[in-house]
Amino acid sequence: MELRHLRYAITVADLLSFTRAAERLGIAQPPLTQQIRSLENELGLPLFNRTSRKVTLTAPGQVFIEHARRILRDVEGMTIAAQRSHRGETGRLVIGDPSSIAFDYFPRVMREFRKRYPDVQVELREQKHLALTCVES
Amino acid sequence: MELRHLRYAITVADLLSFTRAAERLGIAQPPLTQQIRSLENELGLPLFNRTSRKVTLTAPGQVFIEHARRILRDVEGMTIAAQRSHRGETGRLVIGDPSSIAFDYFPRVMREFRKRYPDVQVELREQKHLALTCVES
DNA sequence: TAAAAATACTCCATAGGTATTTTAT
DNA sequence: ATAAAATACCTATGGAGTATTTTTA
Repeated sequence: MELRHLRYAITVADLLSFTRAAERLGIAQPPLTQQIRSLENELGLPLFNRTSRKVTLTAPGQVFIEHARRILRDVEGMTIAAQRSHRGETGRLVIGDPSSIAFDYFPRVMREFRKRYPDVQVELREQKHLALTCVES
Repeated sequence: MELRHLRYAITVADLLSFTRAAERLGIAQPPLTQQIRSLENELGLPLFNRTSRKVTLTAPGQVFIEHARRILRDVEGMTIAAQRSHRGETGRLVIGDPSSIAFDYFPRVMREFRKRYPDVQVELREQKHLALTCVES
């Protein structure tokens, strides 16, 4: 099973039509039919009832589609979370030399940093980490 | 992005080796490298640090892999849920003609059914659903 | 009989394989 | 010197297209 199968099945479920779903997906109708069928074969169950006049979801099809929608949202969330991490908007910042806090403008710098990167966990520690730590709420 | 990319990245993260991951996946090492690279290109970030002696996860790589593991579990859960529905182990049973409960063995049949299919929601209703309902806890 | 899905093919994009080179220890 | 990843190139599976038939409302 691939995400393609979930995307295709969801589109068919949204439009209740293979022809219109294929059009929205930018592919032809026969390959869509084929992909849905191979998905149904892999699952060992029918997702859709098709009678040439209307397409409906089967009971297991409804269960499948509900899960599939959430999974696609989670894939999107995963991508966004990884990209936020890459931009340094999440994660940890460990300041190993706390002498830097001796500078009198440190609190101001710190406050600005915490404002700009509220999801970065900041930690101050001296050698062998016995120092004070400052972890975001 | 396809589930293949998640499966491949997770295997590399588990073994911290492209060569061994490819072996476990039953493919050759170069196509594995290629799939990971195309995934990294799509995300716009590196998932792994590779120096020819050791492979490690980047920070966004760790975030990605944690999400990916959960997503693959959810895909498995989706399959199982759909198959349970197909076997009639979940869903709803509506008994439209409550005259059947007049049979004196009905309670025994009901009890046995509820025992065998504890996740099926049973509903008794007469015409225009004004009747007593009996929904599983 | 007129829509929409299913068949029966054909084609090609790309996943995967093979051979080799590069790199870091 | 060597083990592992990267590069270059080739192969072939299967995703997608086209043409047509089948179905049922």
